[in-house]
Amino acid sequence: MKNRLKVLRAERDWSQAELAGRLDVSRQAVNAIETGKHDPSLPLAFRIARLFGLRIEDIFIDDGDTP
Amino acid sequence: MKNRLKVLRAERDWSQAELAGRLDVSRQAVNAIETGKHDPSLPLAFRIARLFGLRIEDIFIDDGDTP
DNA sequence: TGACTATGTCAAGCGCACCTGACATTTTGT
DNA sequence: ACAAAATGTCAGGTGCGCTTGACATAGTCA
Repeated sequence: MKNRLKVLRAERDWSQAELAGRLDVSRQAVNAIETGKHDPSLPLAFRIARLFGLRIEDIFIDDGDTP
Repeated sequence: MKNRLKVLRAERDWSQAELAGRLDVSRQAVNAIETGKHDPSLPLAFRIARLFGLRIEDIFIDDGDTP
């Protein structure tokens, strides 16, 4: 599962800490998602999509590596 | 987080077991999601959306009870 | 009536999502 | 060059998503 978080964050010139604050999660959680260490929960994915005004499918790319 | 799984399943006349098979998860996992006991992971949400040919936002409704 | 299907639910266990706190490294700005 | 900010990462802990296996209940059908 890839994602465009880093780009969307850069477009707004936000730090990982600032994004974390807006999403109400820890900075480490944002970092782990950006660096592909784990996928967000569905509720967090909804918060992310709402924050950026996009659909979940426009931010997260299911690479289907879950056979 | 509410969802329309039960309706979508009924439209296709699938049992929970059959849906579980198509999603490659356990029947109990499908039941727990339908009955609101827990939310699916993001990868599973993608599989569900792809199976029904819909967007995640068209199946799962974020009621924002995660402040 | 008795077999079969569908649904709901419980228990125990595993792995991941997320947490706090801490530290090292890289980048930025004066 | 130096300080501050940003990023990456580790350790230890909590809770949830999902598993297998089992059982109870209700509905359908020969």
